[in-house]
This record gives sequence, structure tokens and C-alpha cells, in this order.
Amino acid sequence: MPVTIYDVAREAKVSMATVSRVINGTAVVKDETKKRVQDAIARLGYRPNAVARGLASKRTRTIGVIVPDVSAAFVAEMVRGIEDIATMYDYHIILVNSDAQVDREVSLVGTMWEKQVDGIIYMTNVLSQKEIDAFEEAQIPVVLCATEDPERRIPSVNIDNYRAGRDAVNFLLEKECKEIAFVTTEEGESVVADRRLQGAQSRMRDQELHVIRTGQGRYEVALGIIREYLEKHPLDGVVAASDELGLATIHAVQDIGRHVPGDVKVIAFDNTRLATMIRPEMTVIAQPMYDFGAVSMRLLTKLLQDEPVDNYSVTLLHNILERKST
Amino acid sequence: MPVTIYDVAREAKVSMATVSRVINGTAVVKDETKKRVQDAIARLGYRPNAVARGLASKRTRTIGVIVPDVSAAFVAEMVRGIEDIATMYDYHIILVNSDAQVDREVSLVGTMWEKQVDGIIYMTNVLSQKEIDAFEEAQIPVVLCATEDPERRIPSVNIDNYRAGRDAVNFLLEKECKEIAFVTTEEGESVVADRRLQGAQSRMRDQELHVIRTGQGRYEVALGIIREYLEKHPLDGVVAASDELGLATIHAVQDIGRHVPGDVKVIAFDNTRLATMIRPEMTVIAQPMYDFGAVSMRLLTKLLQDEPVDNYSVTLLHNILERKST
DNA sequence: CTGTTAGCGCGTTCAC
DNA sequence: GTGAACGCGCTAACAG
Repeated sequence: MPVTIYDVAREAKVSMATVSRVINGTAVVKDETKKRVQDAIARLGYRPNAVARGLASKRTRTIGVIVPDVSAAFVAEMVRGIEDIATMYDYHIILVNSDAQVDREVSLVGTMWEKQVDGIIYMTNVLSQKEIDAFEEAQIPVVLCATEDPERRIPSVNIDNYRAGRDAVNFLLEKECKEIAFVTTEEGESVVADRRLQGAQSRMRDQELHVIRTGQGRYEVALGIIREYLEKHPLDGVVAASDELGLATIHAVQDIGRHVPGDVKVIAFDNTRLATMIRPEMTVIAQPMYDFGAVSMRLLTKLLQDEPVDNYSVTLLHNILERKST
Repeated sequence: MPVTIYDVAREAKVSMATVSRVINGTAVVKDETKKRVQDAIARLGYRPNAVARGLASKRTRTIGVIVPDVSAAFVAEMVRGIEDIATMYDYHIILVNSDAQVDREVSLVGTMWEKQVDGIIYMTNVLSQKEIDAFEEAQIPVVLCATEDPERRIPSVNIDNYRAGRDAVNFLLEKECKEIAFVTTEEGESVVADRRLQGAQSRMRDQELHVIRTGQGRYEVALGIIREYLEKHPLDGVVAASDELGLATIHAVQDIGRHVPGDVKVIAFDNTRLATMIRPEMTVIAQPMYDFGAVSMRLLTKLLQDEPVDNYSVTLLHNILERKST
């Protein structure tokens, strides 16, 4: 039989209300009785039941974290950031994968509602109205993490992807690149990627920006596509929408007997560990992946505790780390 | 005001018990009244409160997942496996990182207890008695995932690491390697790694197995250590305890002007995506990372539903994928 | 097949 | 400073 707050009360010869008080520090309790209670708790090995607590207080100290796929390096890093800050503020996270499927995402918001989570941290490739409606219906505070919401209807943490795309191209331009390509996923796959592409295009003037589409952006398929493109087009600079695509580019270049950075310079997005674990080490537009998660979670705690928030859509800084591929 | 089961009952002109029945399929309900209830639920947008449900039923349909660090590729993949199967059986997971610190691990088992999780999936580098005691005290079913418990006191899912280490060395031996090294972490860092080393050593006969210790096994520090070792010792075969260490080995070999696989053959553990994203593609002892998670979760569901279990310590198969580094 | 009645373990008034 | 009593939303007997 699990020991309850009543058992502690009896053991300490006080009422359960008093026990509750010393546990939660809700009110002043005489030092002596407080000690009696604490001793009783220790003696009985009492653990407050978080479920009962959640029912009574209507707060579960649990956060729903909805992501496309934890097994992606970028996402995992972010989740780690979320969890660290959650722990710091005494929250726990329920993690679910949506595979970026709208129906599933909407359904997951519903189950988070049933779970009575205090808040949600949400990441997706494309934010649709359906999801916004789901948030609205569930009446749960949401923070978007590394997710584009052009209309900024929901609190969010992101970088300026347009500017980042622009910076990447600018970097190559300053390296005297003439024929630049942007390697990315299919259009509509990811609003973040699309936004970067727009930024990249905005920096080109009379020249044309080559755009290489690689499906979902997986290394294996991208490799072939990029190689084929390279054989037909004399590129000398590539911006890749992810480390994985950057690596595919480097290998594609090498496969056709050309050289990075001598013949083709490559700069990629993200800066996962991959970027420094390959040869040549990759120049990147670094994204603060861990911070995306950490800052999102911190913002959410503010929302939950009615702390003043001076900025509901936080823009973190990206930066260029020049290495050996440019 | 959130709508409760009472509201639905009133709307459908039945008792709350009946509503509960149609929601849970706990008993037969006349088709007509069932429909009335379902309509009422839809009309009101009712969602059952999982917290109240958990308190009443003493089952939360929540699983605690305790891992060293989600941001490690290996772990993230495993978590994905856990979550997929959890979803399939209508469970959710609370994810926490322990950083492999015993105190924290013990404490986390305690908070899982408070959260009233139905079960725990546990992964760690070194399993100590303290943790076993914590499981015992919390009285929660636990499944160890990719974690060595020599005494098999707790249900677990793992590969035969001893045999895997042996197989790796054997593979190099058959390739005519004479001077073989095992690149791993410090002794005691990870029982899994230690076990593999033992297996590796068991396969050597009169020859000596070189052992290269690389601290925590991080690429950046390992690279220097391995390079230094290589300069002093004429190795021609290396078994690395992880993909990351395998890659460090390949680069170390290249750094001193030698060649993989020509001069030195490299085989590594794990087979994360990294292994096929580098040049040369790495020969590996592949571990079923996703399956570790998936099978663990499945085993746990059996434990929770009192299904018959024919094997409490499941041994998954590893296999060698020969690629370009050997 | 359906309704009534107890709890589940805790937070939170409101008195004392 | 402390205790008694109620309610959070639901499941699970038990009747009928």
C-alpha cells in the first residue's frame, strides 16, 4: 500500500493540511511541527502523488513537446535544451513525434490537452491554420520553436532565416563565387528552408541563383542529384540548407573529380557535430540549436507564471563559422 | 470552464457511468444511447481528463524514459523506437536526461515514482546497486535498454557485447591484420564498452591487443590521442567502440599520411547514419538502435498487461556490414 | 443494459 | 498556527 499524505499526518500527529503546507511551503508552520512532519515523511518514505496533485491544483508541471522526429540531430539537440531548462524550473516533458504530418500534429495537440499539460513547445516544418485552431481549442500556452510563423500569431523562438540565407550567399559572393547554387528540399517541405532560399535569392542581383531540389534532403538521395547537377553546371559556390546536404555536396564535388574548396566552395546550415567531424571541416551558418530549445522553454515558463515578457517572438542570432570548405 | 463527464451525461440524458462506459468500452451499451452519448461528446467538444483518470484508475499510461543524453545520435534513435511503440500501445513517454550521473539517476527514478508512471525504460553506462534499489523502492516495472546488467536481475534488451567485440576482432584477423588496436573510452566509463573489449581480447591468442583509451570517447579529443598512438605503433587494424571513434581513427590515420583501408583497416561499432555519410564508408558492427527502443517498449507493455513473457532478457542480433574501411 | 455511490490523493478554503 | 471539510474529474464496484 502506497503511503499517502494521511499516513504522514497521522504519523506526525497533525492534520493533512499541515503536511501539505510544509511540503509546498504554502503557509507558515511552527518550526517544531514542521520538523515532526519532515521526520515522518522521511520515516515513511513518503512521495507526494503528482497525479492527485495535478487534479487538485489543475497544474501538472508537465510540458508537451511536439517535434517532427527526435532522431534528427538538430531536433535531439533542441530537445536536450528544452529538457535542461524544464528540469531547472521543475517541469517534465512528454515527448511525441509527429513526422510533420498535419493530421497527426493536430491529434497530438488533442492528446496533450487530455494529458493536461501546462504548456506546449511545438516544432514543425509547415505551420497550418489547422494547428493554430487546435492550439486555440485546447487553450494551452504554446511556444513555437525553430518554426516559421510569418504572421507571428504565436510566441516563438527562431533565427532570422531570410537574413541567414542572404548572409550565406553574401559570404560566397565575397569569396568571388560566380555560379552559386542553393541546395535544399522540395518547395513547401519546410517553410524555414523556403525562407532561407528567399533570403539567398534577394542577395543575387543580375546573376541567377541555381536551385537544387533534393526531395526530403536526405544524404543518400541528395548525393546523386547534386552530382548530376554538377556535371551539367559549372558551379563554384554552394549554400546547403543543412549539414547533411552540405556533406552530400562536398562528396558530390569530390566524386566528379573536383575539389572543395578549390573548385567549389561550400557553406551549410546548422552546425551539428557533423560539420566538424568531416574533412574538409565545413564552413557553416551556425544555428543555436540547443538555445532554441532552452530559450523556448524559458519563454514558456514566463508565460505560465505570468512573468512579464518583453518579446513574444524571440529572434536568436545566427553566425558564420568559417572553416575549410570555403 | 472545461467540460466534464457530467456535462456530457446531462447533455445525453444518461448517467456519467454510462458515458464512461462508451468512452472506455468497459461494458456493453445499447446502440441508441451510445450514439446519444457520442453526439453529446462531439457537440460539447469533450475530452476526458487523463489526470483524473489516472488518479481513479491508478494507471497513467505514461512511461518514464531515463537516458544519459538524448542529443547522442545513438540514444535519440532509440528514443524514437520507444516512442513509436509507446504510441502504438497508447502510452506516452516522459523523457529525462541523467548525464549518466548516479545521484541524478536515482533521483529521477524517484520523480518518476511521484509522476506515477506505469513503467520505466532505463539506459545507463554503468548500472549500480543504488539504482537497483531505487527501482525496488519505487515498485515500478523497469526494462533496461542497451545497458549491461551482468547478473540479469532486471528485464532487459541488449546485444551480446562480448560476442560482438570478439566478432570485430575476428573480422580483422581474417583480413590478415597483425597489429590490432581497440579504441575505446576510459575503463569503467561504460560497461558495454568494457564488455566488448573483453570479447575482443578473448579472440586474440598469442598476439597482444593494443588498447587506446580516449576519455569520454569524443571525436575531438580522441583524434589527437589516436594520432599520437599511431605514430608510435605500427597498427594495421582498429576496432572502434563507436562510429565517432571510428571516424576519429580514420582521420588520425589519414593525418599521419597513411591510408584506410590500405594501411589500416577500421571497423567500428553502432552504425549510426554517420557511418555511411563519410569517406571511406565505414565497416561496422551494426547495432539495432531503433529496435533496442522498440523491443524494450514492447517488452514493457507485456509486463504491464501481464502478457506471457518468454524471455526477460532479450538479446538482439548484431551484424557486420562490410563497407570501404576494411 | 443503466444508475448510484464511493473513493483515488491532494490543494484549498474557512473556521478556530 | 492548525484542523475539518469539500471538491478536482474520473473509474469501479454494486445494485437494480
